[in-house]
Amino acid sequence: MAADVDPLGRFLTRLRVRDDLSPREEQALRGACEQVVEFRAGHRLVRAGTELTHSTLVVDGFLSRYKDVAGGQRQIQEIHVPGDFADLHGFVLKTLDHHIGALTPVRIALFPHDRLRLITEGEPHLSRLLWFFTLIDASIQREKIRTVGRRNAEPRIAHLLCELYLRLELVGLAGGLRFALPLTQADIGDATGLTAIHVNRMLKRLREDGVATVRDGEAVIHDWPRLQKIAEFDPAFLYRDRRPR
Amino acid sequence: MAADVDPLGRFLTRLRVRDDLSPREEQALRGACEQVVEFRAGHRLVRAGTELTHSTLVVDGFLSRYKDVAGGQRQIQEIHVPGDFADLHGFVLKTLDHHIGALTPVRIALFPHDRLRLITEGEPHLSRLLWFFTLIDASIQREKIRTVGRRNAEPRIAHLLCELYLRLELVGLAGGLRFALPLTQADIGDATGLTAIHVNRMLKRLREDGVATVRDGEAVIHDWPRLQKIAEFDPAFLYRDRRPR
DNA sequence: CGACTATTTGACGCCAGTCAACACCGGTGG
DNA sequence: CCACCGGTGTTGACTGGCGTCAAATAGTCG
Repeated sequence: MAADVDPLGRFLTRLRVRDDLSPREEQALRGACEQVVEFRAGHRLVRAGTELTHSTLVVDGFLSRYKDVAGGQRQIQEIHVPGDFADLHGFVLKTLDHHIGALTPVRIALFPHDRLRLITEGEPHLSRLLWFFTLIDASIQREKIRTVGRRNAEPRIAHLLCELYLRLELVGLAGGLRFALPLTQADIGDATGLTAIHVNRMLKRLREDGVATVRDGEAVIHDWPRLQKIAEFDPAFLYRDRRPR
Repeated sequence: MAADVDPLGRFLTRLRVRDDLSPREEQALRGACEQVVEFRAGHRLVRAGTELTHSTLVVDGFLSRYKDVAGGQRQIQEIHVPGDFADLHGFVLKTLDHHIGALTPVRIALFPHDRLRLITEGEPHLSRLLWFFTLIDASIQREKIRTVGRRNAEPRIAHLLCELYLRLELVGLAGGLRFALPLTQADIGDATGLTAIHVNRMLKRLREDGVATVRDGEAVIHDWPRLQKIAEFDPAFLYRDRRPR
């Protein structure tokens, strides 16, 4: 984790892919960031139900939104990568219905809610953009409902790989059909509604079929068209188009 | 469907459960409603990817957000009941990644996006409330990820019954542990990621166990504690608490 | 009455969960 | 230095939940 990068850089990149941002709006955003802190892998940043005072932008590392299920299982609802606001919705909701945890060592930037509130009072266009990003998360989560509800194990994992590749590529963390994927097979299982053992079986199949290899914290996609076809992947749900918002 | 009710009444009820609304804000909302129209069951109101010009408030009947899956299946991501905005997120996203269809005959109120935009320019508190309701939908959808990803057929259906009961109760359409549920078993399957046949088996089990009966378009809950326990249902995700927003 | 949809039930097969065993690794402590 | 350990990955055997196929019934609409 390089400490010298602009903590807001990747978020601004994601933002400018979708719309213009005036210098004043960028200043308003930067002024809303209070500090940057780090946590170790496994740390739970937000516990469901607790009162929130700030929102969390991922600078480096992976976070996850997850819920517990009876029997000790967990279900990851969304994996957050650098440039994502992990709990911007917490600004509006005040408490969360799910936990937020660090899947890897992370560096995060904190945005106090009172400063975000000032943005909603004085910057309507920037406010709509913040709203927009909470809705992208919702869209990613809807796509997960479809995948988990109606697809088998192999397409679920293939879909996760497609999704993470495009999201990471947007912020410069993936390219050449490979990216760092520092997740255990248990993590991937939690994200796809499968057991770690079955994730292992499916990764083996994808590897032996020459589609993709996930190993040693790295994902390599050998055959993107086939991976996309297995996943039945349509990137429309990522809303990467540019327009006035 | 009684034609004489206030089309915005149920939405205002849901809103005032969560926060105060000034008379000026109520007027701004009412002024943003253009017209009320009806559609028959099965009609697709919004096709994924088309440019949107207005948002849809459910006045009467049930809508659904859904996506198609290869092989002719569909996955319902959320069922919308009277008082819900079915595509308020479309105001910010401009197009949708999913379809919106009528599960029953419906009456809906249309809110042109240019009028909603005026609200975001001049009414920050009301804007945050609109944002809030798009996030409640996101929360309902997250809870579905957990249920579909990690729970078996019976708890999935039990959870749907718990969720719909509380949401309908809030707008006066459920009470005494019963409510109109004009869905086919195929619809329930699409909403829970199951086949209609297996829905039938599970409904039979719930009925014979004295937990709940779903029949002839009506749901009757015989044993709420047991249904809630089967569903592992925690209503926190509905954000029914009142506070300044 | 015929066509269609929705519901119900039984038989069968497969995908994925469960249980178990083993290999590998980095860290820890005797 | 090596034994030990917990976490992770890998594989095989078995089981069960749910999908698929099939067929019968009932209700509705034309």
